[in-house]
Amino acid sequence: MAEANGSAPEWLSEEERSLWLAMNGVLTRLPQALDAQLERDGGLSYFEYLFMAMLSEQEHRTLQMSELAACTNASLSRLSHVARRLEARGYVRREADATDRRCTNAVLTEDGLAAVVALAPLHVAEVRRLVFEAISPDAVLPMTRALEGIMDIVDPSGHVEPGR
Amino acid sequence: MAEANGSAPEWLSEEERSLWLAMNGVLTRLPQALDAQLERDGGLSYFEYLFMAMLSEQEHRTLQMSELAACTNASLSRLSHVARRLEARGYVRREADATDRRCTNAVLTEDGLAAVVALAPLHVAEVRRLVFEAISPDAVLPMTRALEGIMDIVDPSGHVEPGR
DNA sequence: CCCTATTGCTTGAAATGTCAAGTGATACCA
DNA sequence: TGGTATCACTTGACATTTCAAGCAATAGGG
Repeated sequence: MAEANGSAPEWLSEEERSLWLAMNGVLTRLPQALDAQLERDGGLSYFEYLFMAMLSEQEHRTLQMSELAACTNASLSRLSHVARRLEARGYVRREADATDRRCTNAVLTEDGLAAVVALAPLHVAEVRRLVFEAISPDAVLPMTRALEGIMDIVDPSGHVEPGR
Repeated sequence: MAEANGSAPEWLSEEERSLWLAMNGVLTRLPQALDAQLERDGGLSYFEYLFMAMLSEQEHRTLQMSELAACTNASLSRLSHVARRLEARGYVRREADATDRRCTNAVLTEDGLAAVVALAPLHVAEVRRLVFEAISPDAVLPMTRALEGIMDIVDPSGHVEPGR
């Protein structure tokens, strides 16, 4: 149906199946755990935090919506809704770009920055506790390569880290 | 605040940061990619497929809702909504357990089984293409250990594979 | 220049997931 | 045996995400 029978077997091997099950668990449970901590300590979802954290790393705490979409792996639509909510809370401001008025820039306000600064250490601690605690130092590099390899196939247009 | 300054540094190392970024990407993009294939080829979401696939592996294509919740990493509430939708499509049937009438058993119908059987090879091929293509054989075991380690911390009550 | 196409984003409606409360059924203890 | 507690879900309201249109600004021909 979908594959020839030589190079790719029909089902997964025992080891692959274990990996796949564990991956499934992480895929659904890890985001929930991160959400829970940020919600508890700062009243933000993980995605809202990520949105603001990305802005906080920029020179002028500013990014174009589409750049933000690229580095948070989100759709423009989702971003737009979240931006509206964060704007209502005073954490973010949006302004039309001066040189191309189609573009919208999202800017982190003082309040927004304060929220990120307060939350960041707690968040990092949680990431450490949940993720890096479980990964031995010499497994970090192979695992990074594997995950980046997955991203290359899932989204061939490529990872974007926001430029400074 | 959350940590002493000796054993756990405040921020992530360069390597850790790369891993974390890649992980973020996978966490949001991989489920979308799996959804897309299953939606396209069978009109099912990944979660709906998982729901039915778990049932299809059981002796009588039957599992109690709470067992299903454990092995799909979902809340009972979410499961209940999905079960209702799948029931409406004729893929699943629910019946009260004979010995403990609090419990509900979900049963995969003939139609449901047919859908899973039709979709499974395509799904496996996609998992192979997206995931295992990127993981070298000798990275499988360390990666499995890492992901299971994450699960142990995120959800200490533990992974459940449905018993045969 | 003008006219169409494309880009970059926003919006509202529909689908989906989460949370809190509710409903029977069973267990436990006096 | 009666009364409460707990369990195993289900339900409905709410929040979020996605999807399909829509809109204004710019780019690119002719």
